[in-house]
Amino acid sequence: MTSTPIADLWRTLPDGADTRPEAAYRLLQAAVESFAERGFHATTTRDIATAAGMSPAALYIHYQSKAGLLAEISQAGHAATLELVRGAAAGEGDPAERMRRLVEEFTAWHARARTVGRVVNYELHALPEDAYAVVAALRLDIEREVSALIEAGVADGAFQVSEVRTAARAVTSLGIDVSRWYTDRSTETPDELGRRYGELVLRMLGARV
Amino acid sequence: MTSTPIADLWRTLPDGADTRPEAAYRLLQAAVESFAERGFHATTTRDIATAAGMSPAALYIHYQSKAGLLAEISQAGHAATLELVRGAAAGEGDPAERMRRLVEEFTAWHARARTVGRVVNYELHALPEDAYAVVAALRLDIEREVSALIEAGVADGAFQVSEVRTAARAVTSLGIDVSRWYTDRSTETPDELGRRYGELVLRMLGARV
DNA sequence: CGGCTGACTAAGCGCTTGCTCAGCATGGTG
DNA sequence: CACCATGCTGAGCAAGCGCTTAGTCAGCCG
Repeated sequence: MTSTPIADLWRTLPDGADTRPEAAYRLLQAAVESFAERGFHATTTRDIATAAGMSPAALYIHYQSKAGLLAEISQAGHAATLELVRGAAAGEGDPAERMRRLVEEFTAWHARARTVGRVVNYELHALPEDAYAVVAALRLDIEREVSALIEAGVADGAFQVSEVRTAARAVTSLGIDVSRWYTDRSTETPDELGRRYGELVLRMLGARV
Repeated sequence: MTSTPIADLWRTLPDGADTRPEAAYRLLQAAVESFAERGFHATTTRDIATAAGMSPAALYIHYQSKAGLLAEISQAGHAATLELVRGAAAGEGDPAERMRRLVEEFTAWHARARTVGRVVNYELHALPEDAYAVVAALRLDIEREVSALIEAGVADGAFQVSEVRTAARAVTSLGIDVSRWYTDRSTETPDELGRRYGELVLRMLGARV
């Protein structure tokens, strides 16, 4: 297991204190691993509980349902991604520099945390309706953040883009799809891949590099 | 339903004559629709059979299993995609022209046939091992075709690319991900999207456009 | 006409699923 | 010591799963 453990996502949440019992972390970690590998519907509560070292019944002490586990993973994953994007978009430098950093970090995250990334991006359809609404709003925010940065680049002449929304789609799309194809056996490190994608995206947006 | 019917994929297969009973087409169409919307594991044989207008038992007269249906969809979808890519890569014009056409068609296909595209790209893990092997070989061929075209463009000075494999990944990645996010409500037509993505990819590859 | 075939259905089998519940061990508190 | 809250387990329930079986029926052939 070389991908980043899911726990890092939760322990650094803005909630503050780390009040979650350790067993709940193990369940989350096991659920992410299994949802990413087999998909939500092919994963059984017995799979998750066994991987977390307990009986199926114990799962229901910490989470109200299998879908509840998915909802928590999905919301935390999206929140972390949005935070990453916001940080890069509001960082220092001109729009081109910020876009480069955004793509580098966005890409590297989707490579490094590809198991979480798969759940976040490809198991949306299994979310209960209320959890889906929360997550959909976060996704919209991410897209808007990228669009705004492209517009800033167009405004100051750094980028040449005819359709901002299409370009924004392409930028996020490239990063998201990394979580689908990136594996342990990939020869590029997440950071290398990020740097190369940063380069490609800047050229795509018409920046002179 | 504005996406292209699955049947078109099969009726134009190189097998020649159209010998498949009409009921088998209805089952394929229903399976694609349901696999794309809910995923393979969340789809029941009752879903498929009902949508095709028959009882669950009738499914097993035409296909040996639910996974057999998936295998046929996946193999035909991959074969069609490879054919599309080969056609564009071996077409007329210099490497840049051919790459533009390849991206235009690849992208438009993933928008237009997004239901098939979702099954083809996101349900691989549910394939039986032998069917997976066939499909994995087709995917490798697609990637190789794109890489070869990029290399040709680099050789004749049209493209400036430091890592051909990474660039090829990015090109196919952009197209594949279209099947994830494109919907009926998208404002761009598949052809428009294809043209815009063709533009973006040429710039990404360092072509002067 | 009788006999046969191929597409189909009603019923249901054996099994797995998500989830529940009664009960048990542990450790802190009075 | 008794008491209870907490975290967990073994057993198992109701529902739903993929798939099978026995049998129906329309249409074709001699």
